[in-house]
Amino acid sequence: MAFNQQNSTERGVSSGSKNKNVHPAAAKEPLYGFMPRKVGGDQVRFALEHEINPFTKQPHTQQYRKILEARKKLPVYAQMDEFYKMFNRNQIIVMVGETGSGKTTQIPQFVAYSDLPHTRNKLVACTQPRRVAAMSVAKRVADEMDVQLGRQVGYSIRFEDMTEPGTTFLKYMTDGMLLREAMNDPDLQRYSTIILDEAHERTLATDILMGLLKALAKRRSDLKIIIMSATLDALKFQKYFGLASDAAAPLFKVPGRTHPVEVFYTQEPEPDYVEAAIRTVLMIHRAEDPGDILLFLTGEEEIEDACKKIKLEADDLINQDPDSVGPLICIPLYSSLPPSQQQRIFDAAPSARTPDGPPGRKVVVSTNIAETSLTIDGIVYVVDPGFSKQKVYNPRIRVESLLVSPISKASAQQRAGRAGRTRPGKCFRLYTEKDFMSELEEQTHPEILRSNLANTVLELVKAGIKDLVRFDYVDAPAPETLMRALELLNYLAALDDDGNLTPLGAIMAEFPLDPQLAKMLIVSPEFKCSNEILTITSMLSVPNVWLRPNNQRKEADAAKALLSIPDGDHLTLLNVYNNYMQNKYDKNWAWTNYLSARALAQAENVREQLKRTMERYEVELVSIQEPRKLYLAVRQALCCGFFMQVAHKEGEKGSYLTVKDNQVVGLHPSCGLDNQPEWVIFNEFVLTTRPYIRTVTEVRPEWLLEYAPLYFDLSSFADGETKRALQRVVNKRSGKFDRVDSGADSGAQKKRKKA
DNA sequence: GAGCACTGC
Repeated sequence: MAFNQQNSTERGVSSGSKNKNVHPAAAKEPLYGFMPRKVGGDQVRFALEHEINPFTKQPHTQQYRKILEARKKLPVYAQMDEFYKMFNRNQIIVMVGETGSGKTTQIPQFVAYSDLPHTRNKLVACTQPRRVAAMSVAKRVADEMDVQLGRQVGYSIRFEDMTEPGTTFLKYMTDGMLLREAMNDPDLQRYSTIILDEAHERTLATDILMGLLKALAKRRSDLKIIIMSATLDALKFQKYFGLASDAAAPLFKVPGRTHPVEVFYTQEPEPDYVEAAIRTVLMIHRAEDPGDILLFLTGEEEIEDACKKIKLEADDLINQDPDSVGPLICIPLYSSLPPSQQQRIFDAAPSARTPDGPPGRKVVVSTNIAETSLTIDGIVYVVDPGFSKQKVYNPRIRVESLLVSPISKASAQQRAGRAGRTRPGKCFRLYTEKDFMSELEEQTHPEILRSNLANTVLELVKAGIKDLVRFDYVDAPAPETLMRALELLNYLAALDDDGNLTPLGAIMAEFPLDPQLAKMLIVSPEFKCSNEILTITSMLSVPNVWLRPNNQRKEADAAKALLSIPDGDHLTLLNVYNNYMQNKYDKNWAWTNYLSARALAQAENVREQLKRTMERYEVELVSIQEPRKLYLAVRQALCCGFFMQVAHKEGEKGSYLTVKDNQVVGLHPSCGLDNQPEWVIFNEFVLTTRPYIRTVTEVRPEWLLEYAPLYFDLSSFADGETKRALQRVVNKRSGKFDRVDSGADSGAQKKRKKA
């Protein structure tokens, strides 16, 4: 096994320590004698202490020296020699490091000193699941290396490439960005080492990258790979990345630096976890030492509700016993809150009302966002009811939905750990220890097992993966999920019948969009409405733009009605965006119309990015001047992407049946259609209190037959009202298509006037 | 007559 071999080539060069005789050349050149991938800890420490920064040739600053002293105290720094021994001898390493080990900032630097990418026109990449992490870690590492961010050390995220080609050799990036690069350069030739950080989070992009990198390691023996993860998952990754079938990849382990957290369980299961959570928070406030509380709940409504109740009950307690109960503030936290509100979690706890009075306390009530994305210092108590909203995918009806489900053991541990960041803490689990041991899954199912994979499959095919079913996944998705994705891509003509990428599919893959949206956008010039489809696509790619504050629902609905287009919600989105652009001079326009300025600005940003991609692939930007014709064209273009998301009205009660999948659905209450058209196309199927279709536009069956003849081949339909309705259209259409076409339109117009 | 858990391109 390579792991245990002596490396004879290493001995000759490991003499660069400052304690020994320094070669005269090394006095000027800190990296003198460094051989790529044969570098040892002594040499690197010598370079770190050197007068001169080897990458800028400038003298090191005071700040550099100060940060270096702090770096030396990190657990990972003490294991530098061990790291180089393992790194030099292995192509793939799995590394575990608990929070506070310094792995994210230090390991990529260690690698850079060994790879010497700046001398070989290469890059070391380190991926992160989130943009903010990529940005902030890159900034920190640039400071540590005494270089300017964006030069030797940079980052690359969607909408922002903070790197300098030819200069940057250490790059932090989102996992999604690296996946995009792999699509166009499957060998990732620019990189000497690729580090996947936070691999235990198992994002879709990280999982796919692990598969691609495992295969790539066999083609590129010069490429090194480091998988960084939390402890629990290490063995799985070691086995997966073992290059021989029986050998596991070596493990590099670094202890963390956190404080102990005492865990408490309830004696009995709690029937109402929200009620129990509120009770526990108040119990802590009354009985425990000072320190802030973090409570995990599942969603916005639950959180706002709990905050109100906690506030009310805490005020009661204070009134009853003002001498022993301190003031309490309750701060909600979830992603759709505006950033200014999210900042409140960093406010200090309220101070005591009198100099010797009981101290105040801060309670943060949060979704899972506080489990990974955001860390709040000062948390000493965590209340964990054991639930979160999780995405589930049903490939049979192609529906993703959110379900409140029990969390995994790994997730529970992560939550508990949030109590021990600044000092020893306590975690109150609102379930029994027995349930923790026997009912909770070890790990949260990776995203790849819970998602619609249409997008991913297209990316993989573009990256040159021929056989998706036999691809070496860390966890293989259900075959039906893959079949559903392949089927969709085939109907969209992105893949041919043999599963090969078509020229259309190759362009579709270049757009950061779901395949349906990409297809619709690419064909839209044929309908002379690509400007408008571009806008609609952008609006569909950002969070909901409609605001509906609890106490102003009527006003919000009225404002929305003024912007609505009766033919369909897609056209309403177009109208909203155009109005937004026309009123840009008015800073309050979005707010006075109950629209999210943040989401609209995002749509504008996305639109610019998509526009650049359209220009690169020569997808024309065109419009029709006459509004009525334009709207008609837009609705036709929609059919080219979303013909598999059509519903047909059944009976008079306003219920619809989705075509082919035969799901009974209702129009979502947010739908702006002023009648109930016989045929509609929808953007999404949501499963909440009932099955709903959301963002809906009226279409004509003739368009479906015309633009998606394969999917609307009547022989493929089960008998039923939908098939009979389509059959009638086919019969009428034979011979006099144009007349029927305009007739249907005026019929719909009349109906609308009546309503 | 209701909801965006969280990310990412």
